[in-house]
Amino acid sequence: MTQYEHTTRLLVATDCIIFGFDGEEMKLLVIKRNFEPQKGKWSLMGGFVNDDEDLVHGAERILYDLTGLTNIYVEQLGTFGEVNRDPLERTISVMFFALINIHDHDEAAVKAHNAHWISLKHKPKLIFDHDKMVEKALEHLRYKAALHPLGFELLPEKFSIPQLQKLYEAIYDMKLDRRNFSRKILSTKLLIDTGEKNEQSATKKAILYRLDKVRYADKFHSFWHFMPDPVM
Amino acid sequence: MTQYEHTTRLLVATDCIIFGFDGEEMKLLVIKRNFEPQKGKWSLMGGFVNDDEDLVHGAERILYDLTGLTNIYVEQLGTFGEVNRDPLERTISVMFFALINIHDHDEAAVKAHNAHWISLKHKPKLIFDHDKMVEKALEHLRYKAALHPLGFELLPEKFSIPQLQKLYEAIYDMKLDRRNFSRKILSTKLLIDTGEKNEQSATKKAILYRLDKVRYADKFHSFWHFMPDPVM
DNA sequence: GAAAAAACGTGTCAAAAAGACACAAAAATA
DNA sequence: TATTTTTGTGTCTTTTTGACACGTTTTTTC
Repeated sequence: MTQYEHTTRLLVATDCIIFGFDGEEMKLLVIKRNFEPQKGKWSLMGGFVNDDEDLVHGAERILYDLTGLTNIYVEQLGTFGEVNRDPLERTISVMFFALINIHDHDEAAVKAHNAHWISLKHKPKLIFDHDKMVEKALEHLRYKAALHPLGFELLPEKFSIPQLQKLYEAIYDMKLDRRNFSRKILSTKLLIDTGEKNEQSATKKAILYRLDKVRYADKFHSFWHFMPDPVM
Repeated sequence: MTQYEHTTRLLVATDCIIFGFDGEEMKLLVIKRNFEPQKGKWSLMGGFVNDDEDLVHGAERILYDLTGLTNIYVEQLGTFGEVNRDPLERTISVMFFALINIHDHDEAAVKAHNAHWISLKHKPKLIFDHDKMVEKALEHLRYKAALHPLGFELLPEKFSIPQLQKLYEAIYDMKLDRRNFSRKILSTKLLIDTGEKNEQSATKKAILYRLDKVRYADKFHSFWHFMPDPVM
């Protein structure tokens, strides 16, 4: 245990960028800090990495505490480690990107953490370099969702093609052609017609589909190519 | 400076996955350790992060020490942090992915570090989780090079289309159709005819091109779509 | 030297995919 | 019943892809 004796040890944190979709726009789950430093400011949900805990488990623990959910879609997004990113002490932070179905989370747990879903379009300034983290996560979402069938993680179990289209329009902040979108989605054969219709609609009720999970797992890593190039 | 007093601090390392291309196959730059722990074993080039040094600067310092090169293509690949990945003490490692023109590096510096270019196809076992790091880096290379004009980083200033094709065939370990490849590459308009020919060739001398760097910078983040789906 | 062999550059054609656009059906509302 | 909104599906044209052929340049071989 003495080999690395003269080497500096650093604080290692985890910060989670948690996206949701409310049917109209993209949302981000942030907390209003009721502890120091930066009490009262907006921040991503995070915490320090325990000595006996893998990085991803730390992130999953944080996500569970905040939303009451397990089996969340989580991906590591890399690490921010600029010397002065935390003014108190050198801290490096491993970012985790999470997508959740916004209607599934535990509202009590969210409240208990003083957390809120905020619109990405009207996001307040966050502490430290958390704005850069959100920017990076959004880029990642746009990149990956253009190529992989990732969006389903943000939708309920049963969803319609128009709902899916609205999600993609929110992610990319652009309008898509209904007919071409539908054709592309259906050509992936990832959707299974549930036989049900979206009863909430005020006009023609759209067909509700569910994801073909077997085919989804098979196809997840092959490319999808159904969005125009996100120029970043 | 006392806010985070009771929090555990961890060893933070940087490991570099450095790829090169010798005209025939993909190479990886590794060191044969002449220091403990794991003396005599093969390893990625790495080091601990200094207290006053940004992560990427640490990686660039390591790359410069080892190859004598600056202005290398470097990307952070994420962080490995399993509790027991280093048997001596909990250490998290930030991975950096680097692409270099193999003919440019400083051979003396490489020798001084007891480093060697090894063929990816006949890679020996590396220490700790470095094999997983290489696997991750190779996946990243395959993923990214299918979509972005990244391969040029591995070639000399002037190169022919057949050379570029050989590079892509090495990356994906597959054969490509000469004529379709050429058409796709030329359609990107990223190549400028230098007017020179590849004098080294034993048969018909291929046209040497150079990269249109302005257009390259412009187009780097748009998609390329010219490899078949790398199923990963 | 002429012929053969190897590698290179460019072209054609059919199939597939993408983009632009039209029309009909379902459900609430006026 | 007519109107409005939203949904499902289809057609046509253009672009891109994949499969393949031919002629050219250069070295090697006889």
